[in-house]
Amino acid sequence: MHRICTMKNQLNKKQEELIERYGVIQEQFGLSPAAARVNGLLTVADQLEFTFDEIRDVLSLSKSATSNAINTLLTLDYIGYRTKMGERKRYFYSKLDQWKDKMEKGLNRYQEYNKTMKEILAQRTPETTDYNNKLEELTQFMDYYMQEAQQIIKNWGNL
Amino acid sequence: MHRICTMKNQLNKKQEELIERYGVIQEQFGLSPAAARVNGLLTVADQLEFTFDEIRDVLSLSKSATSNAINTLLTLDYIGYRTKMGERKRYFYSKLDQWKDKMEKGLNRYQEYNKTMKEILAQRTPETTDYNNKLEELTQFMDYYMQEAQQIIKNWGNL
DNA sequence: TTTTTAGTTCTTGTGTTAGAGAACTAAAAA
DNA sequence: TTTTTAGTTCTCTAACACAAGAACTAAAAA
Repeated sequence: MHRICTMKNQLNKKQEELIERYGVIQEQFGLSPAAARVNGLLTVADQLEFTFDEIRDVLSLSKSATSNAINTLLTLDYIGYRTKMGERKRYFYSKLDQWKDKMEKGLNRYQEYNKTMKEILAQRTPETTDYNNKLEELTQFMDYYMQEAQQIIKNWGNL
Repeated sequence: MHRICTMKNQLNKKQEELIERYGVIQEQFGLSPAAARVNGLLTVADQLEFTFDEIRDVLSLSKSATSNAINTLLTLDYIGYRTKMGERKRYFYSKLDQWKDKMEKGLNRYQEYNKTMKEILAQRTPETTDYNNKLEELTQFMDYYMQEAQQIIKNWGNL
């Protein structure tokens, strides 16, 4: 059974450009180039669900690159997939929701940062008053910011 | 003129551990291992100012590693230096302030992200209503978050 | 003038990452 | 039973980042 070329999942120039731009941004957030492009494709394309091989074809990636990219994105919960009755293949889609979740988790990283800053402050000589005060102000600012930011996120939806 | 060992800038165990921990966190924020340790040293040590060679000695870094680390940190404005009358060497210190600045600049990265998201939304087919609505909610959430976060930062100091 | 100081820049080695391609696997179809 | 599908895993290579050490430089000291 050979495949008929349907041009179904063809992208236009603008979409290609947006996938690249989105990809670059995502790389800066720590994704590999391939993972960033896959995520871009699933975000930009009009087609909402892509199979493994469609992703491969459209982005010209090797099987291993595709496999690894998909699994990273699944682990990070950036994408999900569903299956269809009587088919084995998976249909991958972008998870646009739970951005709020990710933002909240992002804040937790600062929590850890601040924990270390407080420990640094705690063990310092009391002699460097000026410096210590600045350090203390910083830790307080971070506590304040994280608390307020959490509130901001919670408020969204019911304002 | 040979150098007498003064043990002046010796660190205790706790300080060493904190420099390493702080360093790891900073690496996650994109610094090279050496730059992260230098920044850690200048943050943790009781001694507030270190010369090039003191940094080298305490952290056992090569000249090139030290030089590159210092210059990255200067460029990023994580550290500064001053000089003393009649001396050529520079005394480096941690810039603890302008954290607010950095936070604000951090928000700008999301601004760019969101700009791209809006462009993605703008060029999408109107057919995928559900998806488009989610995407729109996301861009609105990000606008809202950034605005509020900016406000939070501005409010600090005069509450 | 020569030497020392305070670095910077260049060269080289090492380790890590990303991804291609091939080999492999497990389930379903033929 | 053999083949196809839908991937995963392994091997290998190219590219790159980090840092050591040597060579270099410009200003100050001797």
